[in-house]
Order: sequence, then C-alpha cells, then structure tokens
Amino acid sequence: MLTLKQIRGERARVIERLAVKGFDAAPVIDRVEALDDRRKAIQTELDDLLRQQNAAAKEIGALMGRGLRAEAEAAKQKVAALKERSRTLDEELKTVAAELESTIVTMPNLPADIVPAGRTAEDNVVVKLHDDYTPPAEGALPHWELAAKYGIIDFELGVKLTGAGFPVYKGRGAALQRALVAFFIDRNTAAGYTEIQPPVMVNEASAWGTGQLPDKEGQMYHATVDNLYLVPTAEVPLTNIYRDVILESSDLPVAITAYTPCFRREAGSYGKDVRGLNRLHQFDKVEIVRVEKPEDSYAALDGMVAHVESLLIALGLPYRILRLCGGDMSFTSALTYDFEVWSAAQGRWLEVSSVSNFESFQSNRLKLRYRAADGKPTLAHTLNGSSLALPRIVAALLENYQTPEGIAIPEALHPYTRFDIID
RNA sequence: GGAGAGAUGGGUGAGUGGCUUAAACCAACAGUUUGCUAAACUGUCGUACGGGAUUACUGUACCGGGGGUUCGAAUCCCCCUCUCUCCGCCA
Repeated sequence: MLTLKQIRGERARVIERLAVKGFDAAPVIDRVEALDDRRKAIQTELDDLLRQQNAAAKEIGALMGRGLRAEAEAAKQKVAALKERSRTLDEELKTVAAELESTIVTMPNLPADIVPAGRTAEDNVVVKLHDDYTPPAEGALPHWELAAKYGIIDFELGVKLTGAGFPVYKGRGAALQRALVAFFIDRNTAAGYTEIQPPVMVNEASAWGTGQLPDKEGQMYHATVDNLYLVPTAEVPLTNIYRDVILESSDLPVAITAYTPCFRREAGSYGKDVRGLNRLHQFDKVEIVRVEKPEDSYAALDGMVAHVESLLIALGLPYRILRLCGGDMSFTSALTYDFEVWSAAQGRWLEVSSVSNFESFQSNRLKLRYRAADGKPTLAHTLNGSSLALPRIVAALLENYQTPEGIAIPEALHPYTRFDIID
C-alpha cells in the first residue's frame, strides 16, 4: 500500500502517475485527506481526554492513600463524564482509521517514470529481442506431443492421481526437472543469492503480508482444517521472512533464492492457453528476492534482469524482454520486466519470468524497515523475480531442441542431467 | 490426539491492582581514560500516531491478539492465537 506521506505530500505526482495505470486518483486522494484530517482531530482530542483521566486516576490514588475518601469520590464523578466522551471518540477513531485504511488500499502502486502508457499486453515495450536462433524444421511437434512421444510427462496419469494441471514427470523428464532446479539455484547462489528452503504452506498472516489476501483468496489452495495456504510462489514465504522486521543498514542488501513447488487454482482458465505445460495447478519455480535501500533498488532491478537473462542465454533459448505498460502491470509493482521464450511449435511467446521492483509498496504493508543513516526506521524496497519457472522452460527446451534423434539437452545442463539427449 | 506449562523491550528476566515513568543484567552505540587488544567509568539506548517554532520539548497508545471489571490493569475475569515440555503416533 502507498504511504500517507506519499499520497498527501506528492499529490500531483500521484495523480499523474496513477493515470498511467488507468486509475483516477484525485477523488480518492480527496477522501484520504478528509479522513486523515478527521482522524488527526479525533486523536488530538482523545489524547487530551485520556491525559486528564490519567491525571485524575493518579490523584484519586493519592487521596485514597491519605484517607480522604470524600474527595476521592468527587474526583471519580468527574472522571465518569470524561470517560463517556472518550469512549465515543475512541469508537469514532477506530471507524475513521479503518475507513482510511480501506480507502488507501484501493490505490495501486505508482508506476516508475519509464513505464510506458498503455492498457493491454499489446502496449508492452520490447526492450530486447534475441533472434539469434534457428527456427525448427517444418513439422515441429508441440511439447505435449513430444512429452508423449518420449514418455517423459504423463498428463493423464496426473488426472488420475489428482486432476488436470498436475502432470507426472517420468524418467528423463523427471531428471530434467531436477537438473533445472539445481542449475538455477547454483547460478543464483553464484550470483550472491543465499539459498533458502522455506515451508510450502503459510499461515494467514503471511498470505496477508504479501497481498495474496484478501485480493487473490480464490487463487490459493486453502487447507481449511489448519487454516494454512499452499504457496502460489516462493515469494510469499521468502518475503514474509522480513515481515515486521527492522533491519540494520549493514544487513542490506538482502538477496535470497528458493526453489518451491507452486500451487495455483487458476480458476476460470481455459482453452489453448492451458494446453500441456502452458498453465498448471502445480509447477516448480526458483525465485529470487531482494531487499534494498531505496536509492539502490533500480540498479538492483537492472542486475536481476541481467542475471535472469544470463540463465536464458546459458540454456540457449530464444527470448525477449518486455517492459510492461501501465495497464498490464500488477497492482503492486512500480516497474516490471517480463521474460518470454519462444515456443517454436506453438508459434507464440511464453512468459517464464517476471521481475519487479515494488519500491516501498510491499514493505509498507509488511512493515519491513531498515535503520537509515539518521537512525530512523525507513521503509525498504523489495524486489523479486522468477529465475526461473520450469514448465514453460521445459516446453521451450523440448520444442526448440527437438531433432530426428531426440531432444538434445543444452550443454550447460549436462553436468546436472548427466545425459545429453532424451530419446 | 491426551496432559501440563508458558507468551514482558534486541536478548535474559523481575514485576499478583496505585510506591512502574516496566527493575536489573547482557548486547549495542557515544564519550572519558588507556602503549595495543581489552577493561573500567559515564551517558544513550523501543515502536506507532499526534501536538509543537517541525529545534527543543511534549501527549497518547502498545507487556502474544481481542473484549471485560475498575477512578486506576503487565497484574483480576472471559474468548482466541501461538510456543514449549511430557505421553501417544510417526518419516
């Protein structure tokens, strides 16, 4: 969520920036300002009443101690009136504060200055297009046919065991998954990220912390008996490590990485978009998360983009990098780069990574702060990205590396797979 | 699943209705002293939201969360959550 300081202190900029996301901020800001003024007025009056009550209570104690019971009784009468008024004010304060909060949370994060205007994915800007690859031969098979041909992914068996969107990987298909996870994590740790193995179920507080609740409640699998949620991404446990934390300046930057399976209900998805590995209920992903000082966060974002790009280069996959336009960005992001790999047989780009800077939008909700040079707790910036999501990488590997002899394995993976072809 | 014990500041931990402005110790930070490391001494040492000349200073709230009793609650009552120990089960 945005901070009051941002909303009130940079009114013109907030209106101008949120217009890029197609959000009309002016009336919301008016409401925020009115509520905040009201809240301050109430608090000032309430604080004064409480001060009087505290003083009176202390006085009564002293009177009682000296045995002056009549005077004490008189003082009690005086307090009763104050109490009634403060009780009313207290209720009003809670109401106004709740309204203020619920108004602020409707406002999306401010897009960074370089975010292009636009409403749909059509308006995203291609900032890098890697076209140095050989298109596959005529008659190339889509990955779901290749998966069946070589017996490495069994979608039907997954349906039997669990349901659609829960594939079973077999033989070298399973080994390829394991190899990719290890490869990505090794590359991430070499780049300075500390490996974490978090729980794949989180409690309600964590789901709120990263904003899965209340907005995306229907997207998560919910174990109701224990009120735990299966993580939709490692971002949730990783980022919540720093919920309600004040870091020392020397703790920054934080750079962590984790592999987890990810669980998404994907309610409402259908059609060719969900064919094969394109969209699953359970999939594997390696995530990177950073916590940065505000002045460092955009350099850090560039570093993350370069790092993710290096993974795709190492795998030899044709890719492109998009800077998302205002309309296609998430509610919480200030700047997002999407990575897409080319699906040779489907003839379309598949998103395999999304790297974002949330600035202080996420940390404000999390109460993730660090002690700045002046010693004051200051909201840190958070960033995250996939490095990488496996299923579509596997889809692209199968399709782009298909040969008459089988699926060739990129050289970078040989130390991990210990085989060089799937046949 | 059963039984019991707990939750107090960065940490340990005292505090069973007013003498608490939450003690003391540890850690941290600053200063003094000192050949070095270190030690000793002195001081500082929570968060949030207000008021204020936005300096100083100052008000309120916060002892796991929420409610209640009371002039007054860390302390008493109720509900909830979580943690630990033992037993049972178990990779």
